[in-house]
Amino acid sequence: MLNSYSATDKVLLAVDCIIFGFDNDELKILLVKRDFEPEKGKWSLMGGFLKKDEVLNTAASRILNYYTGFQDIYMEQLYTFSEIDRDPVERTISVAYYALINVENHNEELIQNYNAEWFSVNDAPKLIFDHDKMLKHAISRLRYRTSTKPIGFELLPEKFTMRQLQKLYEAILSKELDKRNFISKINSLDVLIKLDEKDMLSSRKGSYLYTFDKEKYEEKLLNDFVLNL
Amino acid sequence: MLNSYSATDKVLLAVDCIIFGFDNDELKILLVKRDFEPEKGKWSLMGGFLKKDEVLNTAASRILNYYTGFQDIYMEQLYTFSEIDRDPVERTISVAYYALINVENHNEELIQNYNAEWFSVNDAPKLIFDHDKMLKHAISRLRYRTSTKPIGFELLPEKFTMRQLQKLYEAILSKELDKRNFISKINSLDVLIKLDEKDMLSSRKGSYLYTFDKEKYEEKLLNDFVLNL
DNA sequence: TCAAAAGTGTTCACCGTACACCCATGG
DNA sequence: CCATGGGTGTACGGTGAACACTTTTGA
Repeated sequence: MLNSYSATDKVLLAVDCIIFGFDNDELKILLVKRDFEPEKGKWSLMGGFLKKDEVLNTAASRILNYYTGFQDIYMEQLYTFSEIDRDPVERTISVAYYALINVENHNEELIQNYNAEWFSVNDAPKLIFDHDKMLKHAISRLRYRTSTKPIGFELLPEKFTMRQLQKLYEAILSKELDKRNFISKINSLDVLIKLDEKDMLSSRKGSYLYTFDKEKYEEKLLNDFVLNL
Repeated sequence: MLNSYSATDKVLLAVDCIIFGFDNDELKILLVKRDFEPEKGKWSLMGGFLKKDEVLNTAASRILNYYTGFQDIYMEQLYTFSEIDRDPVERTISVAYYALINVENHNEELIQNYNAEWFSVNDAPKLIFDHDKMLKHAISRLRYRTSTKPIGFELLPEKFTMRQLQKLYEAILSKELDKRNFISKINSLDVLIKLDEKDMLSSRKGSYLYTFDKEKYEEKLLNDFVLNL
């Protein structure tokens, strides 16, 4: 019988997190060096097991918090991976989540404690198990999200320049964008506030700083749209 | 320790399938009346439990086959649901899949054996547990898929009229489309073959039948595109 | 004064959309 | 001959994409 509650095989359920950050004009991911077998010493996504009486979203947040100290992070469930031998020790099903965090205010000590390190997505080491597959999935989801929702709030510092925002989009999409077209498209979204302040670090002339209009931003997050870039 | 393999709670992992069909100009879903407790007699998605040594995709196919006799069906993983009390009997995590099938050649006896029935998505009964939520998810995924991939091959009979295809899109998107614009957009996809045959049932004049060009169709499935309807 | 990044508009091609009339046939 | 659904084309507006020069200022 297909539906009987008895005599069914329970499984181990893991949660793995792909953590994206943006720094130095590059899209990065946070990886940990495993300090236990199997695959000890290899790079891996941050993961853990789902607890009894815990919801997946909560597990993902807990794991993220455990490694980075972050709380209230944008996370989204990606996909559930179930290949038989994905984990050589024991049959484990893994639900992958991805998170977007602002690299600027991360907890550096905490990250170092866990042998964690930021890698450029273009230059990441080979990961254990099927984590490479998860990463690929996450990148394509992030790209998709870019074309249907505004993005940036989660990955950029409070104040940022247009150029930084453009570089972020370029990093996510892996392609160069035209400055003028980019600005007019972003402006048409109507989620930015231009400040009177300038950032003087990147050029002699200085460039205006912007913030996200949190309310408008969240509103746009609810309704899908299409942004062709 | 977050990563220890020992002392971890294993869970029951279910698979639930949202099965879409298209019939009588309506988008339908296949539901079963539960013949066991809890919620015996209520309508439910088709589900079952993941077996040890079985991949999720396989489990989804197995469940679909068990109820409908279908094989080689288009299926896609949707999302994993993990609310603590979603199943009142025992903590169960459920991975939802959706499938697209051609109603014409379904196995009617098999379906009747399991108290299964087709319902219009607009007129479906209340479902057990969180199955309504799953259904909503599936519909929005199907809509999204419609705008990035060709669709129809899976849901329509071998030969069909333009009007049928249009009705399918209208049913999925819940909005009316302009005949002329629809045809030119579909033609621009370049996946249809116009046959010399006409369907004489729907009108006196008769309307041309089409088939999908399987090769081109599959090719388009690989590369995303955007189809604004 | 010059190097380096910031800022700013216009034109063109294409596509999405709205829209209306004739055609073929069976009854 | 007429009612019913089938089939077809055009015009307009909006948007994505390409493109280059001026401004500011610290060194």
